[in-house]
Amino acid sequence: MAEKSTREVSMTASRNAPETTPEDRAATRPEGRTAAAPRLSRLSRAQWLREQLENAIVDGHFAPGDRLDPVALARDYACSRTPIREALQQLEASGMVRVYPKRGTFVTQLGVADLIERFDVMAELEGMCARLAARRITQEELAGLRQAHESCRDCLDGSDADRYYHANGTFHHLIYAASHNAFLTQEATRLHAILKPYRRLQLHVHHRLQESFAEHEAILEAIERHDANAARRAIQQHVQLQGNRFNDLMATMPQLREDPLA
Amino acid sequence: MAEKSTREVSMTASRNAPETTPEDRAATRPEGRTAAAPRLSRLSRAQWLREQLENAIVDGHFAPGDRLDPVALARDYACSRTPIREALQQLEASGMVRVYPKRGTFVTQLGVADLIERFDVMAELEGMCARLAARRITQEELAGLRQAHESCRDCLDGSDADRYYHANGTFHHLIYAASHNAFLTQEATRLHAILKPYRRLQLHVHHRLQESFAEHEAILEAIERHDANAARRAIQQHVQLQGNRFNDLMATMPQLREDPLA
DNA sequence: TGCCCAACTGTTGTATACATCAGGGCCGTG
DNA sequence: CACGGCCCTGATGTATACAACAGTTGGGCA
Repeated sequence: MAEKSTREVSMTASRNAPETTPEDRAATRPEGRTAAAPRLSRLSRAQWLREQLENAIVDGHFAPGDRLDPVALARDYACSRTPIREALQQLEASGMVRVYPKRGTFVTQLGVADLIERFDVMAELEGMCARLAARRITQEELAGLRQAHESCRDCLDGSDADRYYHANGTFHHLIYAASHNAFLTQEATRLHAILKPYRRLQLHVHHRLQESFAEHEAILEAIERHDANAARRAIQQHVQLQGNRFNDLMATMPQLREDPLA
Repeated sequence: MAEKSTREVSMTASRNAPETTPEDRAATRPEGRTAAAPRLSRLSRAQWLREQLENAIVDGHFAPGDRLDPVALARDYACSRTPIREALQQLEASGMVRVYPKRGTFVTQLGVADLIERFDVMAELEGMCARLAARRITQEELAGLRQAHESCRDCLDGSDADRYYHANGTFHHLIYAASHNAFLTQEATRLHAILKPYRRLQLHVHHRLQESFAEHEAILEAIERHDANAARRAIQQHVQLQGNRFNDLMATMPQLREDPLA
């Protein structure tokens, strides 16, 4: 009954300091034709919580299938259930969690079929990013991408999977940004975040880091040559390989089952 | 004070009194997630409201830029602000509305640059849908697609733009579904919905219906031949044309201004 | 007369109280 | 002894009350 799959979630004391006042950009548009034109945006508690919870999920503090108890979270974040609930609603719309009415909110647990679907879409989106990036990347962005690539190499030497994982995320995100399509960047980032908990599992597969790095090199090279087709194909293959490898991994780990509540 | 740009949203007359028992659950579920039917999930009031509001936005009852007043909506739907707020939070995560803290919630208003970005992504996603559909579509699905195509032809004769618009949506959605990738279908549907209010504007462009229909024919033909590449290229061109045409339209309507917040 | 500051007002954000429902245990019965 | 229904418990969903804040407006001062 009290299985790990529905373990309680508390992460006490890891969160505090609600004093962060993240004021955003001031008005980039001094007059918007109406006095009611929205100007600056301080994000509310609920939105701040959404970011926190999203990071907690992506970083593995909550595993797929975990229940997110609103009262425990309210206790941990020293607020009431209301903003917690709103944050969870938003996360559900992003696909990070799943709300089962009257039964609770759970971190999205994807089955093999779900993951294949998402990796396919991820490959297509990243392919688009790479294609556009090959055409539109600036010198500064290219330099940053090279630097991120070198960071990956550094982590490679020590076989530090976690650090490599982080540098890898930076590398990919820089490609998204280099597409110069903000919406595409946003969507790719969101999907990347959803898949992150699952990608983590395949980190420790033998020699995977080296292979990944080699694939990165091919991608970077194609982008440097501004070869849109090659860049697209290279990154699509890269992502699809991740998906396939994960699929293999799942086949050997039957305890990772499908969504039990579905 | 009460300026046109932030016109109040009450739709009191258009909204019928929802005293219809909220228990009339999934009866009218157009195209929710198809994830293995997770139980008799009678959706909560907030989720029901999300669907209602989403439809209202997509169908043009709320125009981009309109403010969604929680108290008015609560009055119209005979509930408190809480579920309204949760529904709006979800819609924000979907990109349908924009919440400006302490300022109010507004239907997302996209500028020209935003629209170009989204049409580009839409073209890529639909291209993927068509590519997969060409390979995976079943006979039943193909028959349905042909039927939807013929429905488009019918609307064409009478130059009934609104009905054509609806049939067009069905046609595209069937292609999404024929990809047999539920996640891709979901994402494409979501983006399609976001763009719908803008697509509507170009409906009455002269001869656009005929052109659109001809493009549909090329797409259908390619899918019938199971020619994945041709299908992909045809639908990408189709979507990109919509984007370009919309872009042209916007250039002649300067009063459609950008979204004030990046 | 014009500008600046301060209280006001209406809205949004959060907390709390209440209603409703799913799940489980207990009891009665076949 | 097994099965099925009822009540109880605990959680979630909703309503309402309260607090904080953006924009406004009126008054005071230069």
